[in-house]
Formats: sequence, structure tokens, C-alpha cells
Amino acid sequence: MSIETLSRKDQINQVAQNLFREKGYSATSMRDLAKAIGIEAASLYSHIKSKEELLQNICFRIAAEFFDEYDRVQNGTTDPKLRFRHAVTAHTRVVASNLDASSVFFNEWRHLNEPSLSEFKAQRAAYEDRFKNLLREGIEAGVFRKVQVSFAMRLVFSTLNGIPTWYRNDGALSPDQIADQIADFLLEGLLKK
Amino acid sequence: MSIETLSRKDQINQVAQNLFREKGYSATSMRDLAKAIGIEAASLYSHIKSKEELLQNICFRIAAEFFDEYDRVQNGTTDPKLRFRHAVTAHTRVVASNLDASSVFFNEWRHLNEPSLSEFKAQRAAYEDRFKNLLREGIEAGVFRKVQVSFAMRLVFSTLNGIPTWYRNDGALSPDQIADQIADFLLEGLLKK
DNA sequence: TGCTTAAACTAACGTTCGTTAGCAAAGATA
DNA sequence: TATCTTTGCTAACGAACGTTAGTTTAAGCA
Repeated sequence: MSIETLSRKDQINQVAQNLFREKGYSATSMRDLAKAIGIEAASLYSHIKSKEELLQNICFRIAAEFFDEYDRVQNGTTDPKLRFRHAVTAHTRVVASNLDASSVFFNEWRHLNEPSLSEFKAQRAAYEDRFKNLLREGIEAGVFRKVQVSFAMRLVFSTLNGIPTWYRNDGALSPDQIADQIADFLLEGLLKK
Repeated sequence: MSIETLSRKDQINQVAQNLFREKGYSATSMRDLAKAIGIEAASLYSHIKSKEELLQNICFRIAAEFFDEYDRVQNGTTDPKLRFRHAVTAHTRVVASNLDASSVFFNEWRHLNEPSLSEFKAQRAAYEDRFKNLLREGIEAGVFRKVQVSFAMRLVFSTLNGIPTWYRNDGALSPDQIADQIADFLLEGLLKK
């Protein structure tokens, strides 16, 4: 869907995603946002309640996508190695298909105010726990090396959440392709076997 | 060195590192910074030229540390696997020993203005090239899997630069210890051999 | 004691911030 | 045609922003 066919409200949310990512939430003014759309700053308030509402929309929409995609791919799978691979590729697809929004999710969430901030942290922790459990399963099954699960989980997420810093969805590599390659990298490492 | 024994100028730089990391550069006001020190905002200008100068100091000091530590550990080593391991552990030590500053380096550099911004990008690209060369060497030597070097470099840096999001230098694990564990993770991956 | 200097202060500058109030235009609906 | 709703506008609010000017304070030194 091109940006002209979106409702004004959707258009505002989309441009906000882009600006919040490029300049950061605090450094993006409502006048910047309005100018990028082609209206006056005050006119934004015919469609939205506040600047922070825009940030909340982005953060919680992406959080929901992470959960949804995770549930979708885990359904029915029991093999620990495959469960982990599916979780990694699902997460990667969400990130790579929502570069602006996921970038804001990763870097701008701290500008949320209460109670959104606590809710955000709780959801993130719950999501991270799922990955810790996958790692535990893999270790207990003797498939993964005996690593500290919370340490390994942090490294995995660092790799995944860094995607928006370098990936461009320009046709060279599809989200599915990099998802597979990242899963390979996390499972195999750099060394030749 | 405790914060009270620093010169005022050093103290300002140190508190700025911390605030820029916690709240972001744009969301940190000079009045925030002054308040955290216990003086008036205008008094800061007896010691510094501008807010942006503080950001420049942080970014370029850390950049220099990355280069220095890299040069120090590469000196004399020729084995590709060891060269890569040393580069990774050196980088990790710099990050883990400068959590506030490296966090600002990773996340707030975009608020630099020209010409500092271009200079920053150039230095970062030069540093990244060193890692790409190490990966190339490892592949040519048959030690590393045949991965795309620029892709692998991005994944490596994502892992390393995510350290400030989770590591606390509180005595549980020293910078050297996590450096070794991260190198293991990058080289070996999660799978049991 | 008088002089110099560093480092703080108060006051204020002009600008930008997010947001509100009130109004105008335009299209949909009756 | 008359009315309502949506979506924009101009004007402006009070607050906060980075920064400058000018002044005071206090310590070090001749």
C-alpha cells in the first residue's frame, strides 16, 4: 500500500515511525512530523491525542507482532533445535519487515511514560523468557552447548535486534533469507567444523 | 578515582556520559546536567564550549580507545583464529570498561553535526574494515566457514555493541571474562560439536 | 593588604517545544 | 438546500531549550 492511499491517521503513524527512527523520538518535533506530511503541526491533533501516543502505538504494535509470529511458528514443533531456529527466524522476519518500527521499539521505548513503560518492560521480559526456555530445552536435550541461558539469550537478542542498523529491504536479500543465515550463524558460529 | 576528586571539567564529562546514556542526548538538557552536578546551567559554560562538544568528546575518545586496544593486541599475532579472538576480546573490554561512553558512542552519534559526523562515520568504517579483513583472512586460511564477510561483520558487531544493554560491571563477571565467553560464542555457536 | 584568576551566580536573550482554542473549508448526509 | 462531520487553518499559550552577558565570590599569590 503506497503512502498516499493510507488514511491520514495511518500516514501520521507511518511517517512518525520513520522520523523517530532516523532522528530519535526526542529530537523529532511535531512540526517536523507535520512538515513531512504537508500539514501544520496543530492539524495533527485532529487525528491523534499526543506525541507519546504515537510512540505507544509503535512499541505495542511491534510487541504484539513478536508474540503472534512466535506463537505461529512454535505451534506443533517439538524438536529443540528446530524450535530455536523457528523462533529466531520468526523474530528476524518481524524485524526485517518492520525496520522503522522495530528500530523505534528497540531504541526509543525508554521515552514511554508510566504506566506504558512498565507494561512495555513486562511484555519484553515475557518474550525474552520464551527464548530462555528454548535455550534450556536445547541444553537439556544435549543439542546445545552448556551455556548460561540468560547470557546466551542476551547475545542472541543483541544479534537479532541489531538488524535495523545494517539491513536494507532493497531486494538483495529477503527477510526470509537473512533469517535463515542468522539462524545458521547463531547455531554454528564462525568456525569450520 | 571517585567522582569528587575529578576536576570540574572531567566531572561534567563523566556525568554527561551517564545522562546521555540513560536519557539520550536530545532528552538531556543542560539544566539536567547542571542539576546532577549541583551547579547552575550557565555555570557549565565556564568549563565547556557547548553541549555538542560533550558529545564529541565521548564519541571520539571511545573511537580512539577502540583503535588503540585493537593495535595493541594485534601486534605480533599472525594466526587468523587468534587474531579474530583478540580483536573481539579487545573490543569487548573497551565496551565493558566504558559502558556509559560506549553506549553513547553506539546510539547518540547521529546527533553530531558536520564535520564531526562525517569524521565519526569515517573512523567507524575504517574500524569495521579491520574486522572484515580478519574474517577474510580466516576464511582464506580455511579456519572460518565461507560466510559473506560484510554480513558476518555486521552480526559480530551487533553482538558486541549490544553489551551495554545487558552487562553490569558489578563484580559477577569481569570485562575479561565476558570477552572470552563472547569470543567463544561467536566462534563456536550454540550447537554442541 | 591589594591583585589576579577561576568558578560560581543571577538575569535574560531569542528560539523551539507540545499543545489548545477557535474558526474556516469541504464533503457527506438529510 | 440546510446541517453535520471531518480536516485543515491561524494564533497563541506557557514551558523549556541552549546560550550569553555581566557580576560576585573566594582562593592564591605578590
